[in-house]
Amino acid sequence: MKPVFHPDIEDIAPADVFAALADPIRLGILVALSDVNEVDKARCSHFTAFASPSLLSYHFAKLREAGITRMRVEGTSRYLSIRREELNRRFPGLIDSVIETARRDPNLPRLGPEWLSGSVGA
Amino acid sequence: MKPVFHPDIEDIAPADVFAALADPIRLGILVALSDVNEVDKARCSHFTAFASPSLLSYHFAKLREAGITRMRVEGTSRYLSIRREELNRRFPGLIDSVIETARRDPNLPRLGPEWLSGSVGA
DNA sequence: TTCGAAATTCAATGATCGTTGAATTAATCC
DNA sequence: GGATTAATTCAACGATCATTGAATTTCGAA
Repeated sequence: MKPVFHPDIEDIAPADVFAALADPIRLGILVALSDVNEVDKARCSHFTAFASPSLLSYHFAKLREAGITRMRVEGTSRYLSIRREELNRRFPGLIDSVIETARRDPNLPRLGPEWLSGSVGA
Repeated sequence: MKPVFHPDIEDIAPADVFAALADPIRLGILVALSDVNEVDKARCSHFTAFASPSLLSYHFAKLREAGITRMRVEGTSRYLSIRREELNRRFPGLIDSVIETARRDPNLPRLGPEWLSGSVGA
């Protein structure tokens, strides 16, 4: 109901982005989000394997307040996505090399294979 | 005299790198270092405009312990440089887009024009 | 061998961080 | 209406952070 606050991308400094990326759980979320580019496939509760609900809320807020993710409210659910176009306009090329770097880290939390196969919302 | 400790680049996780980048002073140092690729032009004391000596030491250590910079000891001086080759091997493309992103931030501390013109060690 | 410069170390501070668990809000379904 | 589900908020905790200033180490030069 209450629409979530999203900062103007112009108000984000590089150091803010890097601070938001300085956590394995958040990097795991970012990588998982980059795997579902069909918009609005990723609901918050899909990440329960990563951490407790309250801790997930905390990390979601960090990513959102750093301008990295967008959150769309629909009923009791929230759908997450990466703010790709805006990020690429403000920090050209950065988010892609960040994702590529994180994707290669074997120690990040990951979602199961049903995630990549796209059979989540099915 | 005592050679400074540098972590093996393989022991660095992406989140460690991003944590080290999550500070304007350290980003300013990184950008300045990327401007002098003639090796060993950058001495610690060149950055006194950024912060007090003791705070600089703290930030230099953060960058070094995250595998981003190398420190060569010579007499009472220390020379800093970016570990470009190793970083590019471990995180291909990352450091360049980070530097490019930081370089565009008008709010980072900067060195004077004599820095870019290469007339520092002259 | 003393002096001075370069840089680090140490102790202390207030702020923020990641995490926990319990309480709360909000929308849906019977 | 009441129960359920999705997610957030809040208070608390110990850990780490950025910063300060004073003391210390290390080397080169006079």
